[in-house]
Amino acid sequence: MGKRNPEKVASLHEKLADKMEERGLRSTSQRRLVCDVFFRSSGHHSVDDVLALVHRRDPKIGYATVYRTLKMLVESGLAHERHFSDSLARFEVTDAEGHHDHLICVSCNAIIEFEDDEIERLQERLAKRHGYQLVRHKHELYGICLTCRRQGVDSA
Amino acid sequence: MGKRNPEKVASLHEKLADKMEERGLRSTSQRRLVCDVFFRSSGHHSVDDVLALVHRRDPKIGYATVYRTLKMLVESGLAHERHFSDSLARFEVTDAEGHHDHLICVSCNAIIEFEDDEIERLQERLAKRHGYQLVRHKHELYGICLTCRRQGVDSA
DNA sequence: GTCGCTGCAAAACGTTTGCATTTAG
DNA sequence: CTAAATGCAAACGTTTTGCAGCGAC
Repeated sequence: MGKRNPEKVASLHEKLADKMEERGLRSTSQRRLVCDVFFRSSGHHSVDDVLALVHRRDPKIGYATVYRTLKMLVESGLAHERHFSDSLARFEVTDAEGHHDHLICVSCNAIIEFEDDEIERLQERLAKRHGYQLVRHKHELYGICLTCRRQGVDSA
Repeated sequence: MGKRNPEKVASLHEKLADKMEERGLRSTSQRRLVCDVFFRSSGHHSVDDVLALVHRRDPKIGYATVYRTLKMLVESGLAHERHFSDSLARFEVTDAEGHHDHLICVSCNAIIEFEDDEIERLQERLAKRHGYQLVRHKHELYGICLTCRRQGVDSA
């Protein structure tokens, strides 16, 4: 959960303002706060993660508002919703440079993002071969990271 | 949801009997029925799907039994649990020939299973390159199938 | 002033569990 | 006889929703 650089955060707020105007949505203090918290920290956050950060600045904000705001960000294309092996949704800021997939440590939950053009190409080919026009895909690799392996976590 | 051929069904029942004996589990009429229904029809079934089929032969069987039985099949290695884009779990009979991934039509939910050695190889390479020892992966391609495309379903 | 947004609490959803009862071994 | 499995209903964790009041525009 690193921090995103301030220029990028500002640009995300701008992009959001545009999108919200387009869609006729109102800019409330709660939305501004939730989005700011979310934009500032990189990584894959659950609703609870975001709510906890939000509560440090305003403890009165409710669950539902965070859910609704993150959903709005997804609809506006500024966030992606992910479902890894745990049962809850995680959100990440949409990467302007485009799509990526995930390599997840089953032991410590560290997440590495990857992009592999060759795999993407093979996916396209495979879909086409079966008559499918590819819309999106989910590619998650679960493994044990080097650190965990060194600490003697075994794959059982 | 096709049907599986009778010899294969019989062989699944045998394999299950072995596994259950190994684990000291009891063969009840409910378990036999749930497993028989599940083994007979190929495809990716939700708990409700299975329960509906089961109820045609015995309406007294409860939700919990089906959940517990499918879970037992997963633990015994005879079934796999999948989570596609809808929120519920789907189960399929474990394919003796080994692992496969899925190509899913976002319009009609048709599912094609695929296996691509080259993609598998690239995944391994990618994980290794990041210091991960691969344990498992999830690879789902969502697209529009030929039939739906011909019927004018567009990708929007 | 209107209509969208908030916060709360309640409902919904798929899944799991506690428990009294039944049943396999 | 005993321990495991069943069926019910209630609990669970996450997400969504209804609604009265509040606040952006």
